[in-house]
Amino acid sequence: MQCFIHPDIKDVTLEAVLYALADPARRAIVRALAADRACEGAGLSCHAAAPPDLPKATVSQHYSKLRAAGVVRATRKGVSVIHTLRCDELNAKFPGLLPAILEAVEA
Amino acid sequence: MQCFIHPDIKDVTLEAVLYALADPARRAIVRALAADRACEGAGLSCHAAAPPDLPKATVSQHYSKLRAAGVVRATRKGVSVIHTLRCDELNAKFPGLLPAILEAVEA
DNA sequence: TTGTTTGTTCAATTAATCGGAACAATCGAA
DNA sequence: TTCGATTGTTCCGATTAATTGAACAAACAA
Repeated sequence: MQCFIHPDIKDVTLEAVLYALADPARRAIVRALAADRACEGAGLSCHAAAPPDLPKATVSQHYSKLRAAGVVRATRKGVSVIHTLRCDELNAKFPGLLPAILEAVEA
Repeated sequence: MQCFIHPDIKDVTLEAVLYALADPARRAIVRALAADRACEGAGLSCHAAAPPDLPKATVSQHYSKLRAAGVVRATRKGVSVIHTLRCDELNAKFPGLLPAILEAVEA
């Protein structure tokens, strides 16, 4: 099994989080994960949270950046990789940032 | 005189704002402009708000992106170009976003 | 073992960024 | 007006990053 590497919250930088969330595809993923969380979901597979029509290699790279930035956490569940938002940790480290971005009305 | 083009606040996108603020040099500029504003300053010249040691061409490009994203406004004052943060407009359109980023502790 | 599903990694193309050099705008002084 | 100094901008080549098809890997069921 391949282990996913997640940064400790103390090593998460505003830099990386903003870069990660600046991309519309990654923001769509994060929005889907936030919605899932609000519905008491237990996380979503890569495909489930990603915008359709994106090549899977691209989707995979986006998740990779989100994990490296400390925005999401991944665990393997069978053949799928389940991602969850690191919501509480992020909100403790960067108060108000995630809500401000998620609640913003996109163009 | 060269006129600077600034998007109407209604055309400012989260996309562009996040891309603009994802860069550390541009964030440093925005922090300097926010500090100037807090001290009732009337704006800062390009060089005054930019981190030192950056080539002026690079600094100019950063300001260009900040203007295009709708984050700052520019007016020429003699030989200088004075920039100010579009603070109130941004906060009305994306509530809490700018404060969350400005108040975040950088790595 | 074989086939299916879900993601990752590799490698090549494409796009964006950086920064030196030349150019432009403004102003003060001769 | 003309020259020089100051402050930014634009151009363009070089470096760097993002995208994605194709091959590979991991888990599971039959």
